[in-house]
Amino acid sequence: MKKPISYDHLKLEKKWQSTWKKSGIYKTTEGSKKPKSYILDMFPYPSGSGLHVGHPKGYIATDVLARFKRMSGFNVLHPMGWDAFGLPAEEFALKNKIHPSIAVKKNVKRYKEQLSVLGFCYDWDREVNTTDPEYYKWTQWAFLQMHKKGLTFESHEPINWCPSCKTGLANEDLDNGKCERCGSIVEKKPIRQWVIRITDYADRLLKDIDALNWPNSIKESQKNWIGRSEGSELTFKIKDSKEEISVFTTRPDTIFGVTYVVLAPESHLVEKLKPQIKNWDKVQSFIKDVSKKTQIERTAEGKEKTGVHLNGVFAINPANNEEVPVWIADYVLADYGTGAVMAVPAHDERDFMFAKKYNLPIVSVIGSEHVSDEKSYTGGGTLINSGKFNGKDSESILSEITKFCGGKTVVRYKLRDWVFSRQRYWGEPIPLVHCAKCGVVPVPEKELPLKLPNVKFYEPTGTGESPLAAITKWVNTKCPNCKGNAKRETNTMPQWAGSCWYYLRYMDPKNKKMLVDPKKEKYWSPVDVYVGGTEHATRHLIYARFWHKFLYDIGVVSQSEPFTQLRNQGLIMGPDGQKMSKRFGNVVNPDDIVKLYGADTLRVYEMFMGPFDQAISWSTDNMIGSRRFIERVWRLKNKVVKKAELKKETESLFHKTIKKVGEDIQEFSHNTAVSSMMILLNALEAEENVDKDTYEKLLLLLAPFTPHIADELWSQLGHKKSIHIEKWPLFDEAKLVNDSFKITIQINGKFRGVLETNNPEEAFVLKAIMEKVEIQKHLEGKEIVKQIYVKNRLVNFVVKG
RNA sequence: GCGCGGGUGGCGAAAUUGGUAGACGCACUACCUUGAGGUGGUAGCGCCCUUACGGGCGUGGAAGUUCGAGUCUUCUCUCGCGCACCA
Repeated sequence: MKKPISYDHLKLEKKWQSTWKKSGIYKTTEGSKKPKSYILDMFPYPSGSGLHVGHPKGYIATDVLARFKRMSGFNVLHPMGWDAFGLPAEEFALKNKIHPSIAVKKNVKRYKEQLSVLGFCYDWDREVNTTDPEYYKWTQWAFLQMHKKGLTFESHEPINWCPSCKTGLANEDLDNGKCERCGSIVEKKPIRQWVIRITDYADRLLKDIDALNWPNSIKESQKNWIGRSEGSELTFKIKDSKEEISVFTTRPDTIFGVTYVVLAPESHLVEKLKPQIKNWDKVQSFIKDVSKKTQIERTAEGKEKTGVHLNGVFAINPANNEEVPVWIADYVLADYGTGAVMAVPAHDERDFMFAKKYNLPIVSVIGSEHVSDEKSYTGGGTLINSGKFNGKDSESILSEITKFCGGKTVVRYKLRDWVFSRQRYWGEPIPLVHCAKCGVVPVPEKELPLKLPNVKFYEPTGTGESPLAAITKWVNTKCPNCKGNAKRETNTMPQWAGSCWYYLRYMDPKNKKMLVDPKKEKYWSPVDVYVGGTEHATRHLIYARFWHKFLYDIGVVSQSEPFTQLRNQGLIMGPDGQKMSKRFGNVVNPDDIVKLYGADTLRVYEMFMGPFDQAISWSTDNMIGSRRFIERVWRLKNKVVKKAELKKETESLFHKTIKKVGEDIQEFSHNTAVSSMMILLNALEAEENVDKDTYEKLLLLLAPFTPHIADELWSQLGHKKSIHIEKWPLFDEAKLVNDSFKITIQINGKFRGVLETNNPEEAFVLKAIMEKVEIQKHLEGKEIVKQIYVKNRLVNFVVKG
C-alpha cells in the first residue's frame, strides 16, 4: 500500500482527538437558550468481537449531523452508551470463563477505544450502561409502576422455550419458529412467567405510527406486526350443554355458510366438553401429538391441516339454529382471537382445504358461480342461501348480521403480550417478592436498585427456574408487607428492557431521585433523529414506543412518542458481497483502516459509498478516492492567497455547494454531499488562486466529515479556536443563479445542441437558435408544426416532412 | 400468499422532480512527471457503425400518456427485505 504523502494522519488525528478531549468542546450544556437538537444512535451491544467497519456507518452519519447542527447554532445532545445485559454477554462470559460484569467492562473498554479513534463528538460525561445499578434501578422502577397499574401478570400458559438458551422467549424473539439468537427450534413449554400487557397499547401503537417521520418499511413492518383486524365475536351454543363457543371472524357475512366449528387443540373448552365427547381417547391422543410438535413442525407440514372430530358435540349456528359438528384442528391458534373459528369452507381457503380433506360439506353463500370443486372464494358479492339477507351485498352487511346473531363487533391484534421473564442470570432482577401470606408484593421503591447478586455460578438451569433460584441467601427475604419469610422473584428481565428508555437517561444521567428531571425531559424530548439498523423494527422499536407511552401515561415524559425521525443505515457487506461476519472470514476491522488511511478517510468513504440506507459491499481499494480528495484539499492550501477573484461560475458553484451540503446532511444524502464538495474542489483547483475566505469556508463544509484535517488546516491558517465551534457558512441566494443560461435545443424531442445566452426572452432565444448552422441543417425543408419554450431551459421544435 | 423497497456503464452511483441520462468516485487506456513505485498531472472512457465529420441505439421487458419519459399510468419479468395457518 502506498504511504500517504501530504500528511501523517496517525499523528495528526491523535493530536486533535486529545486536543478536543482537553478543551471539552463537545460537552452538552444544560440551560442553554439555543434550540435543541437530540441526535441519537441506537447504542451498541458490546460483544466480544469488537467493531467491524460496518458498525460505524450510522455513527458517522449522526456525527456529521451533530457537528453540522452544532455549527448551525443548535444545542446538541449526542451521547453514547451500552446495552449490556442479556444473553450475548452472558454466553461470552460462560465461554471465556469470566464473570459477565467483567466481560462487559472489558468489551466496553474495547468498543470505546475503537470508537474514539474515529473522532466522534460524543459527550462521554453522559455515557450510560444498562447494567449499572444506578441505571437499572429505574428500569426496575418503571416495571413496578407497570405492576402497580395492573399492566403485568403472572402466567403459567405454555410459552416459547429455547432449549439451547434455556429460557422462555417473547414472540418478538422468534424468527420463523426459531430462536432469534441461536437458531434453535423453539418449543412450547408451560413455565411460570411474568407478562406485560403490551396489547393494551396495541391501538395506540398502531394509530400513532402514521405521524412518525420513519422509513415506510419500518412503519409497515410495525403495522403488520401489530396486525389489527376488525371483526365480530359470535357465540355458538353447544347442544345439550351450558358451555358455548365464542368465535372471532372478520366475515360474519358468511355465517350462513358455516358447516362446522373448530377449536384450537389447546383450548380449555375441550376438557369441559369431555362428558359429551364419544371418542375421547382419539381426541386426547391428537392433542398430545400436537403438543409435542414444535411450531416449525406444525407449520412446515405445510398447509396440510389435521384435526379430529369431537364426536357427539354439536354447535348451534346463531344465524339459523342449525347444528354443526365441532372439531379440533392444528390450524386454529390458541392465542389468537378466541382460539376458535367458525368454519366457512366455501369462503375461506384454510377451511376449504380442511373440509376437502375430511369430507365436510361446503355451502356457498356468496354468488353462485364463485366456488368450485377446487377453490374457495374469499371475495365479496351478493348473498345467497342466507335467509332474510339474500340478495344483499356481503360487504355492507357485516354489522347487521353481527347484530342479528347477537354478536358484537370487536378488534383483534396479532401482537401478543410481552413475555417479560428470562430464566437467566445476566439481566435486571424483577423486583417482586413472593409471600405465602400476602401473595406477590413489590419491592419497596426506596430499596431499589435490587442488585443482581454477584455470584460465581450462573449457568442456566434448564428447569424453567432462573439460576438465581439457587442463591438461597439472596432468594430468602422478608415480605415487605407482613415482614414474614418470603422469597424473591428469581426471573430476570429480557435484554430489551434496558434499551426501552435509555434515551431519557442521557438527558439526566446522574439523577438519583427520579428517572429523569421533568424540566430536562421537556427541553430535550423527543429524540429528533434516531439512527440504527432495520433489525429493530419489530423488537426494540415497538418495546421502546410502548414503554414510552406508559411513562407518558404516568406523567414521567411529556411526549407520547420517543423518536420523531428514524433513519436506518444499510449494511456494509464484506468485500465478497456476503454479510460481514466472523463466520465468513470477511470482517474488516476499522482499526486497520484507520492505520492505513486515517479516520477522516474512513468517514468520507463510508459516507460517499452510496445511499445511506442501502447495503453496499466494502472495498478497501475504492477508499483511495476519498483519501485523494482529502489530500487535494490539503494541497489546495498552496494556492491560497489573501485576495483572489474567482471565476463567476466557480463563485456560483461555491454558493450552491454550501446550500447543497447543508441540505444533504440533514436528508442523510451524504454521498451527494461529498460528491458536491468534490465538484467544488475540482473547480477551485482549476483556479489560478483561491482566496483565504473561500478556502476557509470549504474547510467549514468539510469539518463535519473530516473533523481532524479540517481543524488542522484551520489552525494552520492562524486560527486559535477549533473549527468545530465556528458557524456554518451562509450562502448568498443571489449568487445561486448563473447570469447565463444553457438552453437545450431539441428537434422532435432529440437533443440537437445548446444555446448559451444571458437573454431569456423567447423571441430572442428562438431567433438565436434559428441562426445556428447545426440547427438549420436539421430544419431544412421541414415544416415547424409547433415550438415549445421552457424558459431558461429548453426549446423543442416539432417538425414534419 | 400478503406488505414494503429495488433493477441505470466494467464497478459504487448521480439526475434541478417530466426537459442534454451516466455528475462524482473506482477501475481501465494513452501521454507527461518521478531515481523508483498501486506517486502526481493531462486527455480519453455507455453500446454499435465511421479513419474522421457525423449518425443510430440506450435506464429489466411490453404497451400507453406527452412536444418530450430513468422519472407518470397499466401489464409483466426479476432481485432483496419483512410478515406468514392471525380466521
